[in-house]
Amino acid sequence: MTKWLDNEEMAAWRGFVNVSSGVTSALEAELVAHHGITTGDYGVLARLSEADDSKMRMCDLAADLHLSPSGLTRRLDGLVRRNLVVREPSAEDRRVMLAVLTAEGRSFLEQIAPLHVDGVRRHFISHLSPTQLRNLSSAFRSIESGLRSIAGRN
Amino acid sequence: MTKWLDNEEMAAWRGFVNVSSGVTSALEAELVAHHGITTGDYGVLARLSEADDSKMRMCDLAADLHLSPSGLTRRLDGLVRRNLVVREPSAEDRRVMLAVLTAEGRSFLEQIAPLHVDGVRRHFISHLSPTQLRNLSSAFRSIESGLRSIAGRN
DNA sequence: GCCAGATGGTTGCAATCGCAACTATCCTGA
DNA sequence: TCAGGATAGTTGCGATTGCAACCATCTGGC
Repeated sequence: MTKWLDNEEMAAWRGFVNVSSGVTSALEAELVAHHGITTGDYGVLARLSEADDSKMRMCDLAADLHLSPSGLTRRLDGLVRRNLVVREPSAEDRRVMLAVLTAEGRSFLEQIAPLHVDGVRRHFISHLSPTQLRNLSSAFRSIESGLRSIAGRN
Repeated sequence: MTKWLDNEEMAAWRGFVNVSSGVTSALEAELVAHHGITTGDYGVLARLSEADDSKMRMCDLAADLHLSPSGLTRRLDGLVRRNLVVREPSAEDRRVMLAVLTAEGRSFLEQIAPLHVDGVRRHFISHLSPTQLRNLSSAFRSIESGLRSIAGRN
């Protein structure tokens, strides 16, 4: 019934698993060592910096970052303590809290983003030819749409 | 100095990040829902099943699974409680504890492995053409060797 | 033979995360 | 208008994990 994985498939899968954890933890370690920020915190700042007015609703932010509501609440607590983000009640919906990137948060992000991009390039992009890059993108798109169709969320 | 990512590179990187967490959590959810075991525990059983005599030193097991010593200690506690694994002092080195797959552990693994393989195929392999599969394997090998050369461990 | 340093494993502690429960607010239908 | 359900965010709790400290054991140099 269930076909086992052949050697090629197994190599791709094992490689994927190893690369996933390896690249992630390498970037994490560099970011923490050089700038004292986790990739989780970095992700919040980066996402906010791309949003209109540098602000987002908590729930949208949580969905984008694949984080649970409680997880985001506490992650934001840390960023607020460091004055990189502030909370702001929404004028339109009083249930909603907006996470807003501060000027300090933006300048901090602009300072560390090059290091992160450099890490992505060094650990990931630089190992791929332009053709492989295109192939990867399309393969990932296909996998992503498969994930979305099976499980509605997350 | 640092080149920013162009659209193609950004698409590949974002796809990689999303697929990493998406595929991992989809497999995790299926494994937990259907058989009440985490991918972490599954990894221990799978690795032990491939070892000589179904036993491995704790430190080797931890290195293979990218787990800290303390993490493995506690993970093993859980598996021991479920009689899937037993601890056995090494005769050669009295510092060493061997993790040994029990008969019950082996039969449990053989029962759930097909589901896991099926999940890998469904969420990952099935979206890739044979050519893409080969490309991926070689790209991953390159990335892995890059990781190893930069950071000696983990 | 013996001491210093390396290695293997466990435990205390703190950080992180998700789920469930809870409150507050919004929205829909009658 | 207003009741019931949906949605947003926070908090309590338990589970997982890594780091540092610790103890036991091994190994190499003398």
